[in-house]
Amino acid sequence: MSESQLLKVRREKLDKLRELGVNPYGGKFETTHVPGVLRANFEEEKTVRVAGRIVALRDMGKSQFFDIADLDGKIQCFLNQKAVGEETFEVFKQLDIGDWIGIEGETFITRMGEPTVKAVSITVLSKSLRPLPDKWHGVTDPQIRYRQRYLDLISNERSREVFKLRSQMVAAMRAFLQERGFLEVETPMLQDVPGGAAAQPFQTHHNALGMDLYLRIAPELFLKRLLVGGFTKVFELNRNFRNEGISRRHNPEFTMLEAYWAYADFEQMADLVEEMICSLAETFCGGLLIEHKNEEGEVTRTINLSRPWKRTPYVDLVRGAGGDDFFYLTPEGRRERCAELGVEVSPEMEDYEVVQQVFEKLVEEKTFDPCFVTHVPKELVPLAKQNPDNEAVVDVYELIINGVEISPGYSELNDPLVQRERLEHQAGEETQKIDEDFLLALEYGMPPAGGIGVGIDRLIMMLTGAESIRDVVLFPQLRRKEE
RNA sequence: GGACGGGUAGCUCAGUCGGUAGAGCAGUUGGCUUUUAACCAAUUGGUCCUGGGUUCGAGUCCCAGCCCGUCCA
Repeated sequence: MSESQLLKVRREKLDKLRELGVNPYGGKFETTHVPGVLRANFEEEKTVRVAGRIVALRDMGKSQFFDIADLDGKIQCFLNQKAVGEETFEVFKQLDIGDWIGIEGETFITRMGEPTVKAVSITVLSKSLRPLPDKWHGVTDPQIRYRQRYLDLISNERSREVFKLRSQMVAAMRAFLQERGFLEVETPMLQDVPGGAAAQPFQTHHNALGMDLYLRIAPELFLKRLLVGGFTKVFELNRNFRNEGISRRHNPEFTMLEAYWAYADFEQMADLVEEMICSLAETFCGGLLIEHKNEEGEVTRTINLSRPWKRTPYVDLVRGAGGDDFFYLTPEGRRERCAELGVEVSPEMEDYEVVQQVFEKLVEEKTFDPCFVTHVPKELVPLAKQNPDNEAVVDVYELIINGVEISPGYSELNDPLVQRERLEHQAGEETQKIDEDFLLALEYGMPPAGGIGVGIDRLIMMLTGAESIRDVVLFPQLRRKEE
């Protein structure tokens, strides 16, 4: 049947409900239970009121079985023509899969052992005018899954699980930090100078002020101002925006946790992150072995989060991939080695970028169990303290899990003169803008501090086994749909 | 930007060598008072992504384009 015919049938049922004196878009309905919990903690012979969307309908003539569900689960309901009377039965006949209804009834267990609510009365809460996706396969078309996420949530159990887990994990991270005395703050998303990272910003304009503004690419420089102001443990967990490519691992708006801890250093921050992620895994993933599965349910990758996590200097990892003599080669020699190893480098790259390319292709992308990469070249990280024993590297970690960087952590640079110098002498293709107000703040004195960023979307991907960032972001950015 | 894969009913998908456009689900009608991917019988439903081309004949082959996905840059 064509779509228009399907819609017509539902409109006719809508009209019929009104003829029967039923408001198809009812209001308040008090419930005693939610479907999933009622089913999980089932007791017989109780009078209950539950509400949900009809997701399955088994018509046996005078007896009707149907499932009502919401995000958290479903419960079977039973309706008998004789028991509810002709009028209610006639109303029920106008209902379809997709409609929201409230049920008052008594609980019992069927011959087949299914916990069920025997309806005494039904209340129509919302008539659905469109057919739902395939009841067994759900929606698979990525266009529909992302543009009409509600259909994905209604019809795909896995999608419901992932987004519930995400919400619970984010709440748990907030609680984890709050328990340790960190205060959550909100700093500007509209910034005059987009700082704290090297990335293309989105530009916008404030009419009343007559000035261009940028959506933030990171909250870092504002959180550090708060350290200057006396916040000693502070975090922000919210959106950043980067005007760059979209891919399996990139959405233009993404969620970042940043936390700063005065008087700490990057190693304490590594401990903190390690503990936080492990506690998430133990609470929500049943332990420290994270299994990623394909559509057939076969395990395709197992990530072992057992502690302690490896901590290895950057140069050791690069040497392991590029050869023991890698750092004794001339810069030209390193480029030749890259060619031998199949690592593509462009002629414009600085030497440290060539090295970084080896790191990204041969180390990062192949590291799945957690590894804190330490002693990173200072050129890559302009906002971190230099190592006291080796001025060429900074006191930071970059945490790699699942082949991607999940979290950086720094001993934050708090020397205003060195900070200015480092920002003004950045090299390479990715440079940060200089925020003079931030440098001014540093001149008033920022306590030494450890800082971290945690890419929440990638962390959720790692913990849930999602293949694409679009599977952990409710409404990922898509091209405008042309009509 | 390049390579590869995909686009067929509301949804999930088949479609052989180029020869009348198919199934399951959903819908409709009938049957059935404890079913559960309910079942049984019947039935409706198509811009085969778009535009060209080859051909007696194109969902299928060729060309161009659009959209989606993955990988690469």
